[in-house]
Amino acid sequence: MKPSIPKGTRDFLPHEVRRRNYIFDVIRKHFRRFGYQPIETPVMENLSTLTGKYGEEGDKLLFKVLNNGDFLRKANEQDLANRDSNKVVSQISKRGLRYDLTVPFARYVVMHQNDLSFPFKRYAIMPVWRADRPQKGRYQEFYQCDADVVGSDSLLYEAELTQLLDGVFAELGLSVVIRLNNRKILAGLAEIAGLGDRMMDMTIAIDKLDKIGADGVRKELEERGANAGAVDTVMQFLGVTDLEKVAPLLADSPVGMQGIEELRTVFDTVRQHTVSNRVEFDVTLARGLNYYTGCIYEVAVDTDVHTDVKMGSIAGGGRYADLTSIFGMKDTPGVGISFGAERIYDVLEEIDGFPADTAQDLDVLVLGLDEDSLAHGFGLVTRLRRAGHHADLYPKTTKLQKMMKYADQRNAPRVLIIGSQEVASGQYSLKTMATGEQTKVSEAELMALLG
RNA sequence: GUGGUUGUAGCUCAGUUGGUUAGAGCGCUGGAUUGUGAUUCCAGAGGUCGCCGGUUCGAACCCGGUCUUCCACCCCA
Repeated sequence: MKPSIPKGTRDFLPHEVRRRNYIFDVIRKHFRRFGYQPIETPVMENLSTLTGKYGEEGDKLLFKVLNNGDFLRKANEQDLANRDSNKVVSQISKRGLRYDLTVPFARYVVMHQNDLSFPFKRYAIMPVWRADRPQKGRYQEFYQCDADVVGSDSLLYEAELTQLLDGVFAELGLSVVIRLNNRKILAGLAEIAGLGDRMMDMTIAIDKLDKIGADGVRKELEERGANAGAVDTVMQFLGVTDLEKVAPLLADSPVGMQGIEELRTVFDTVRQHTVSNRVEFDVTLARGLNYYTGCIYEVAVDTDVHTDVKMGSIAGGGRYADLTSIFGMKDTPGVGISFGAERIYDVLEEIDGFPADTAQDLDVLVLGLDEDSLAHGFGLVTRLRRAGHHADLYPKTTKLQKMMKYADQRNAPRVLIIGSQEVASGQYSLKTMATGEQTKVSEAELMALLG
């Protein structure tokens, strides 16, 4: 049979894994630096944990795991006869693959509340699965890198997470725009426009501003049932990029003003310390996940710096006042961010932004020209490895040309050649591949050279 | 989930209105070079033309289905 993998999934070659690990390592380093602790959760959750948490669209994108055994025998005959997929699913599938890391985290916090001290800060770098139709930068299996804190409503965490986003992208050498908004501002806007009960429709429409333009948003709002007055009210907000100019427009909305006040505090705190990237208020930022209640974040590549990069958001997050209550634990606000590792990878690749040393992880490759030299070489790599160096040995004697070619393909920066002369003298031939330069070194000199 | 798009050697791609034996570049293998890769020269291997079915004397090419890729919606990292 012809081998294949499911759509939207990928294999990774060694050099790709090294580059992915570089991204994970940078992110993990910053998570730890900010005091977040690692946790892990299963790839499968009970479907009851996942369904209903991501909106109607999200439920459709959940991967369901078939029950074991003769599951159809236990299913309701009427539902089967009616081909009612929705009803049958609940009878033949009780588990699903996780869709994100936040909801499983909320479940985790509730289950382990007595073992955790609050505020509890955790990070996780794990794959998630979505049955979305794949496109570029959009996969059915992808990694998320999340940092969340629960058990505090302090706005210092909003500021801290902004710094964390900034620090990671600064170290990755990627210029980004970190956009902030607050769901309360959107709620206030909906209230003032008389769309209080249709806030979701409104946010979906204005979120598309940069894609479909002001006229497009106007049309979309009308299609979603907003009257002319409401549309005009919403539209006058869209051109405003300054938080302080939005404030007077929301004066009649207590919730809106609360959102303004929160963002004001976050921006004031962030701006007291230097940041490397643009941090901006954006009233059109909406974000789909409907559990967000306060500040929301979205990070996009700064196309003024990296022109021609076309990529959606590469990180995002927000505050959720009450995600744990659906699992029976009240008054536990949380806030978190998520890095999209796959998209960051694609962008770094496009701008050629990976460091050179992700190309290889071997320090030296040892070649033996005859059986005695090969045995001698095995002893040498044993000592090199025990000294902590990444050393490898070509496993047999063959034409030197062939071994050199292998060294080239392995991206070995140095090659150590051992023949009878070298064994006799203890002076090995060390070739630097990049320059072609070759010198004689003793074992002690080699160790010193490798550091 | 809706509409469209793509698939030919390991990779990137040619392939005439349907016609005999499907090509190129790169890569790969061997040799020139029995102690030197990346550069040069010579030779060679490698293909169920995504898969299944149909039309036809004859299909890489036309038709249907399916899988996959990418794109636009939807939504999102």
